[in-house]
Amino acid sequence: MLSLQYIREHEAELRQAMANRHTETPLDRILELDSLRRELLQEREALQAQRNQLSSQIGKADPATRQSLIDQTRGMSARISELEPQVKEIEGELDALLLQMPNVPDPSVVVGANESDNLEVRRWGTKRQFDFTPKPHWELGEALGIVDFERGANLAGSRFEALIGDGATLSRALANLMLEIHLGEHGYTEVSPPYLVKPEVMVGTGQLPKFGDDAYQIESDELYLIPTAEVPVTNLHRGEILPPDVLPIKYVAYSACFRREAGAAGRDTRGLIRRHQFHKVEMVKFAEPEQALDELESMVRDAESILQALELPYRVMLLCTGDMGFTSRKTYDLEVWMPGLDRYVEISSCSTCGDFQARRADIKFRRTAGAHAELVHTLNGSGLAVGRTIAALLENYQHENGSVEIPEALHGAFGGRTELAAPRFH
RNA sequence: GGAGGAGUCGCAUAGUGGUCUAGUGCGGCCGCCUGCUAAGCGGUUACGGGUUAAUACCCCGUCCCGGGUUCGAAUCCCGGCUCCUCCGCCA
Repeated sequence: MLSLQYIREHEAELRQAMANRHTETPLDRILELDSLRRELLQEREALQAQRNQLSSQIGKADPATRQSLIDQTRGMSARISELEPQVKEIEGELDALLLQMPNVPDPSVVVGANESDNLEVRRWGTKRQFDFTPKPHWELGEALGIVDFERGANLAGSRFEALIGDGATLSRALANLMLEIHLGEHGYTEVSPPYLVKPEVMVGTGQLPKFGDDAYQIESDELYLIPTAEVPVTNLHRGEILPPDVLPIKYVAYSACFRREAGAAGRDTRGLIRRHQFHKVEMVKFAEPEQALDELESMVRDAESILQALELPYRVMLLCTGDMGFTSRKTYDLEVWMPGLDRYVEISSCSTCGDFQARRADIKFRRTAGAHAELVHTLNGSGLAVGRTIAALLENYQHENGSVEIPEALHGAFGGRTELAAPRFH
């Protein structure tokens, strides 16, 4: 969420930013309500000040003046309680509208309308040359019997799969490899968070109120299934003021993620690319404002190191203003090469949200003991999406006969085996 | 799920309708003093909003959250949340 003061003082700049995002926003109404609110506040607070003044005299007043004081304050209270619901209503509408305003892009972000204007920053690895037509991962996974789409759908409906045998092992081994690299080499602290969270937690990171349809909700308990570990981990410090010298804080969390994929009908209907449930290793950072952009760069490198460890070719994209997420100030996507699909597929998205989420979730820090509390900057990025990594491995490591090599970094997890095996029965 | 108890300034506590402008101790910060080290002295100590050039002054609000009673609520009433103890259930 943006601060009202910022909105008030940077109207022109903000209009440009929203135009760059290609988003309609309730900016006019917000400005209107803001000045109305301040008008009412001034009247109300003046009355409250008077009332407090007189009220404090009542206790020690003699009976005669006492009654006249009570009569005077009674009139003030009456007017105050007229103004109160008006202020409350305006603030209610204002808050609701503020929650609809997306973040302002960082000046370093390229202006563009959509995906096609994203900027390729760099590439890594060489695409393998195949002397046969590489198959898509779902064919490979199904043929091996390690990814079972049909039985998954029987259990939970479309877009749910069951991993069997080496498929399940691969998923676990990948998560473990990712965690070990981020913990051992990049200095993150591991978190295992709740998968169900309260609505206000979803508001904190920006999933609610605007994108409620995308999340699974447990109505009987007013809880939401997390669409990413970003939600519980960023909210881990909600309502806190972090002491000096602890930033940057770097967390990594492995979790299941749940998304309804409302509005995604017909897109990526086959395979492991777009699922209702998937696993992801997520990085979350809390940083001082001046550190945030540098921390974003290093987070992207941290995500890249996983693809490098697995020897998967990829490219790094800087998202343009029109393609960035609601909460983001600046976003890099990592896109892995999928030879079976013959295209690059997003496998990680790393963003700095500036103080946008911190304001919603009320997360602050002090630079030094006794200094004023300031909002932290929050960052998050996948490191990586496990399901999509499985898909990328299957496609990149396949042989013509449908067998699939295990990347060297994972040999240990498979007892030294170098090729994925079919389960005994499938 | 049932019964009971508790939530006050970073921490520990005091406060049970007006003198609370929330006291005290510890911690933190600033300064002084003592030529070292556990010391001593003085000051200071939150957040949001309004106003403002101001992160200065002033004003409003905040004693878990939300309602209510009252001229006036940390204090009384109602609802919720969280934690603790015991019982039940359970991986």
